[in-house]
Amino acid sequence: MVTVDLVILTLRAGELNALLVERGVEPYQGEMALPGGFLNNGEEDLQVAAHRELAEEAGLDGASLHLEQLGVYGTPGRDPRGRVVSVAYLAIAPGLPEPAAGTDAAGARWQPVGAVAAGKVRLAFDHELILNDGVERARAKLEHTALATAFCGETFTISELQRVYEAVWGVEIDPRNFYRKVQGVEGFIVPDGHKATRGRPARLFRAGRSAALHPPLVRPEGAT
Amino acid sequence: MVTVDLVILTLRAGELNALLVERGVEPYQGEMALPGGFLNNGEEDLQVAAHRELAEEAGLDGASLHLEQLGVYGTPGRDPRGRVVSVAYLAIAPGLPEPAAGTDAAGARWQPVGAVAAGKVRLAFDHELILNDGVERARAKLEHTALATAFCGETFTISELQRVYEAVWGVEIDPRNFYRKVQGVEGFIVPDGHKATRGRPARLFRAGRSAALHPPLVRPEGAT
DNA sequence: GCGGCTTACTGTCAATTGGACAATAAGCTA
DNA sequence: TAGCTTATTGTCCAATTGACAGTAAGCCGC
Repeated sequence: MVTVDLVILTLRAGELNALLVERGVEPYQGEMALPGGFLNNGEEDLQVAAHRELAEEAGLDGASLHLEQLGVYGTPGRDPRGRVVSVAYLAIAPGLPEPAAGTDAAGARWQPVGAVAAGKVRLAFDHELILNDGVERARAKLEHTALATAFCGETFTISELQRVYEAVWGVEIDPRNFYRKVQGVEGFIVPDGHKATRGRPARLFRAGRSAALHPPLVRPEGAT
Repeated sequence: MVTVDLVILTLRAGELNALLVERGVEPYQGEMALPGGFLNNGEEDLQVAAHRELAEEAGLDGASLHLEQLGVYGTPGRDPRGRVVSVAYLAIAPGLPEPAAGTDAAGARWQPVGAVAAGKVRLAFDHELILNDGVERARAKLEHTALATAFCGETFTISELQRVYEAVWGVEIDPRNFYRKVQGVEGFIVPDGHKATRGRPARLFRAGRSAALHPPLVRPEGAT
């Protein structure tokens, strides 16, 4: 018995959010949980299954967003139905305004991860643990990979990128130093036009060629 | 069908080595593979299973060494016997002189990972991929965690610690700068006596309280 | 069309860090 | 006691970082 569960993170109103669904069946009926489900019988690749759940349960097109394996959770007793091993995936989505409604995925809601961490929202199974692991993974990877760009659209301004770091790390960053540092990292972002906003128009960028950041953007010591 | 496979790394003669076993049964009989095996039927915790395999197949006492989950490998066709999902674990052992013989684990041999990467040693299943993932994980974690101390014994000198970094990263490091930097990281290592060697006696250290390194020891750009 | 508002971007400076390298220390051995 | 070996402490300069000031470029309201 193998399931695939998804930690899907995005930025909404400057806050880090995760996609949660309300369970329609027992066990834990009516409670919030990570989207996910059982492997299709037989020969389904894990990554493919994660993409399928992403589409079915979250209504998201997996092809365009970041998806990586997070880990396996197999503690006996974690699922009252018996021995269930869950493979967790971490997905990063650009800030979509729609509350992920529509298709199959009614009952899917973005929730601030801060509310879950503070105990305001309880999750079924060991999904709280999995969600925390996913958030911590994202925090760590922001330091030395270009993961932050996955939170943004195709193009983005440096301010938008900065808001990603601030939301995920839970810190404030000086915009001027951030600007300098980000542009100093070879292959992180490349210019791509301009954009009108309130105030002076901002330069637009796309994700560059490098997946790894040299030098890394080191997280301040007290970060969440 | 769930198996647990182990990437066990250690330092031998200044080189990064992995523990490999010769398979005694089909498939891939006679070829080298990572130590591992099927989950005990029913209710065995994954981490417990990893410890069990560590003792059975490698003759190593799991309690004392670093063990962390590496990932899941579930591509259809990776095992000719059918659908087998493998949970990989990464273990780090201090440099043991014994070639891991003795008990159950005959046919277990330390092999330089460089020989595997160079194609001189071929591995069964997708174990070459898993081994590479394990080595890359170790390389990354050396930067911002105290993982390097897991390669050393209870106490160690700074030179020994340096040799860990050099072997895993495949670079040369200036001893004087390394000395300074390592001691500047709060809680990384704490003094613990002295040790006579050839040349001037070295100070001994133990692993400190911190698991995370602030500031990190950044890997040079061209590292392996 | 001109202040004032907002956001974007460019500079500057002192303090810290980092890499290259020289010098000294402390044991052992012959 | 000289010489070898490894450990540890310093020094110097270049590069980086963090704190902060100043300028630029749109839009809005009048």
